[in-house]
Amino acid sequence: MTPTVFLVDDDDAIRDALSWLLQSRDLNCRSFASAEAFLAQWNSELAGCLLLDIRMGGMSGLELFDRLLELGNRLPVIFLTGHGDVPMAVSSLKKGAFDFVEKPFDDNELVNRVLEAIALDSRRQAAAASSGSLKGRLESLTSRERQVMALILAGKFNKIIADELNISMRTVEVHRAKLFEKMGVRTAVELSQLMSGQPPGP
Amino acid sequence: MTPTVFLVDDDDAIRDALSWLLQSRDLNCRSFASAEAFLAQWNSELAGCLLLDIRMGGMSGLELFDRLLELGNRLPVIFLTGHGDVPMAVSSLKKGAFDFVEKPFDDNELVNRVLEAIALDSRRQAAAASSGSLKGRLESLTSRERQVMALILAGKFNKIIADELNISMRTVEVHRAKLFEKMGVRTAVELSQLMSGQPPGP
DNA sequence: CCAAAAATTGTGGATATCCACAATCCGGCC
DNA sequence: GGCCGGATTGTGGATATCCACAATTTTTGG
Repeated sequence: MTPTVFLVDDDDAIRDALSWLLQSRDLNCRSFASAEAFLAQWNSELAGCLLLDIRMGGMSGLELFDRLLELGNRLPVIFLTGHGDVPMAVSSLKKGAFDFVEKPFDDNELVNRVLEAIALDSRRQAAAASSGSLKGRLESLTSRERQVMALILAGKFNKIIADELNISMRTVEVHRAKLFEKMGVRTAVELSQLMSGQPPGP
Repeated sequence: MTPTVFLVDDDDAIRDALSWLLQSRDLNCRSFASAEAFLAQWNSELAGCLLLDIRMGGMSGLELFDRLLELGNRLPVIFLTGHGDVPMAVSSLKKGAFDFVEKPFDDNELVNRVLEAIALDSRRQAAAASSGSLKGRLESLTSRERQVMALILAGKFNKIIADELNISMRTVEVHRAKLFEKMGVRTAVELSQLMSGQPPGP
């Protein structure tokens, strides 16, 4: 999905100016006049980032943020704020907000932060895709294969694994081969690297 | 070293009250009336956390924070602030500050954050000690051993490694054995786990 | 130049891993 | 009951890893 800047602000003038700015920088932009309007369109597959005004009529920016967290939102959130409130800023950052920008803001500064937020979203997307693929493979393993895998990853020899599980070495070999096939690896080191998220190397 | 709360505030009343509070909770506390006084005592081995007032005569809390970062400070820093300033809070958090507490604060709330900061410092200490030990071992490796290690971690067989390095398989075995000895592992999987920071397993 | 470290290689033998081919048993499902 | 997937095991043979014992060559530092 093409990254989009989702802009939520009940001030028409701000919304129009920001839309214009973002589009002049070749960024996709969709704007919403209320938190409720955005929430009605929200889904977990959105890509890009969210520019969110804190103070609005109806549902506030902070309330929307909390609701999105509950729903499992993954868009980076940049808050637009006109009045400082340190505990709220600290608290939101700790909850995972990406940034705070105070009005009035510098155009270039804002666009840079938006670009950074979009780049972060892309990186998270790629990591999630990779993780999902790994997850599917792990789910395909039988109970016995999982046991054998844990012991392999502990660096144990087949003979030791056989002793610990009270089975023959031949059986360990069978599970091991099946496990490697399902995980798409050829050696125990590849499996270890795969499980720890490291690149396979040269 | 015993964890200590380092308190830096030019307001005598605040400093005395905080000292009393922290000591009533069995926390070691050392207070300083100025940023300069703390800086003169600072060293990189301090353990605990730093409670730092933002606004002070002479060097400000923020200036001290930046200076400490330059010096490689590792103490978690909790800022005490009497007046909100969101961009400054956001910026400091992104630079690695641990938290912000606005005056007047709740005693229990403050102590909890101090305890959390001290616990974080302890965890970081343990991780640094472990990392240093690994670093020393890595530094003991010869150039050839390093090359062989990279190829082992890539999951390659000795025969392939020999081909790539234009040496005999016997030589690969020698380097491999020496490498495992220096790194304190018995198998390639153990080495892989060690290098990726994973626990060795059951 | 000399000593030590690093790199390299070989032989023979042992252990570890891998697998084609084959087979049996058990539990769950239709 | 029959079928299927999972678990288990064996045989024989091949490849991979490990290393004691031994030796030579190259590089580095004093």
